[in-house]
Amino acid sequence: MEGTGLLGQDTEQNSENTPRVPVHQQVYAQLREAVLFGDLAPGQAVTIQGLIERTGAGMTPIREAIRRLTSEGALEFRGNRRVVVPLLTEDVIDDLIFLRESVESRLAMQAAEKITPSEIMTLEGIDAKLDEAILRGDVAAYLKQNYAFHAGLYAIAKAPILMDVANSLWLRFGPSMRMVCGRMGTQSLPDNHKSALDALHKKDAQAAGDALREDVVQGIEQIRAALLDGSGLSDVID
Amino acid sequence: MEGTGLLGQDTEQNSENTPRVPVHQQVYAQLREAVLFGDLAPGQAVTIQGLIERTGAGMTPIREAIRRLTSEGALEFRGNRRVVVPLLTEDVIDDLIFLRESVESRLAMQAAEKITPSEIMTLEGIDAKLDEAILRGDVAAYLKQNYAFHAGLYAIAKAPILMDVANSLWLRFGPSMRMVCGRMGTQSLPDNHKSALDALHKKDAQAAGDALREDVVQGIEQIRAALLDGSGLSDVID
DNA sequence: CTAATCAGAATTTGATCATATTTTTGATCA
DNA sequence: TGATCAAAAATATGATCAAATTCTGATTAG
Repeated sequence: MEGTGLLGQDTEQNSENTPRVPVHQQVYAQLREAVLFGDLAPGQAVTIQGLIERTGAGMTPIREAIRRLTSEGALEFRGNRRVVVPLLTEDVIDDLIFLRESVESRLAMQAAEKITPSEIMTLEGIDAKLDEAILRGDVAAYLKQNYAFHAGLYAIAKAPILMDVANSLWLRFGPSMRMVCGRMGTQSLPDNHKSALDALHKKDAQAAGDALREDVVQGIEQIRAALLDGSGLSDVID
Repeated sequence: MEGTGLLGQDTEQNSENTPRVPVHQQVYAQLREAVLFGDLAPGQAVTIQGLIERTGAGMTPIREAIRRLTSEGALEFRGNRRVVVPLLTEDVIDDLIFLRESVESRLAMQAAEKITPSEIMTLEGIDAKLDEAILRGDVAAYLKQNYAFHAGLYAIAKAPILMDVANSLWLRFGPSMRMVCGRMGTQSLPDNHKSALDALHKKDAQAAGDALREDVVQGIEQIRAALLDGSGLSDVID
């Protein structure tokens, strides 16, 4: 609960190279990660004032970041002036399964056609860390590495709109993913990355697409099961 | 070129019902329409200062609106803090075709299962106006009614995420659609809505999905053809 | 006599704007 | 042609106003 200074403050004047990142982007990135990796629970309220205190930033950049995240589905306008992390419902999950199946498999197929040996090695490195995280039962690391693997594929596929959509979908189920992990541990989570890597080695687009489709469906079905099962979500802040 | 007051200003105090719409939402809606219906050409620069003059609004709400549109793919961050209406490129079009095919057909199928007779009548009304617009060669009306038809289907399908994605896709090809119409007129534009309405009457989900898929593919192929053909886009502001 | 509900006050939160600071661009001069 | 300065544009802050929720207290019903 560090109260202030979550932003990387460059007190020094950055004499030479100035890769200056605007505050609103910093806030955006920070909030995005918080949603993506479940630091904000579904149902949790997000207030401008609260973020001002948490980040130490001014009002305008925070406003911009919230608008962006809202557009991307990471946050939800709940009626009057309350912004919350959305809770997944039954019908929304159907949408998610359909879209992620389509989009992820397509991205994997395109990536398979374009991938280079060094890129495969990078992905294998990520997957190794992912295995490690599963063994340790480290939920946070699992979520991060799992996302890194998929995001890596997106970058290779070079399909900008598909990538945007895929990233938006991650933001939608990220918070729930965290909840599921918290309950079930990392053991039962999907990892079809081995077969995906196999297919990428062989540049077999069809197989790569199938592997990712499998991975995605398993992941979301976990969430659905958890939602149906523990309907008495005691986690939800009210 | 009315310089000021593009916003609907409620000078009166709204005594009874107060559906007060925040300025940033008004600006957002206004800009969105401008992109969607081609009032802003691809390549056209969008500046904050310019919008302040155009709309008469303050800086903060405009900022928020721009961020939102940027997230949705309607606007693009072009390096040095310059925001422009994006130009469609070859690879982006492939993404668009794939996604619109998937999403629109799926939405049509879901709509077919849930649609009511009165909703069918509403859609038929829209389609009639669309036919009229095509006959008149009224490009602006064609674009508006065509979008209204699709958006109507989205609302009926009740699939929130799919709808969001579909709307985001519209924003991406809206400006180019306008360009195509400007060159080719409305005659050659697709209208598979008749067969879609047929299918909806029969509640034949498969047929409805196929009709919409057809419609979508035809529309985007037009754009691709126009892009390849008139590669010397003299319209583009640079 | 206790508990519940409703009205009004107070605090909290959001929206908008005006202003200061930084950065980029372009224009002039050497 | 290149460098320095000036103007314009964008980023970021804080102040101010408006709205909403919450809290408190009183009145009434059981």
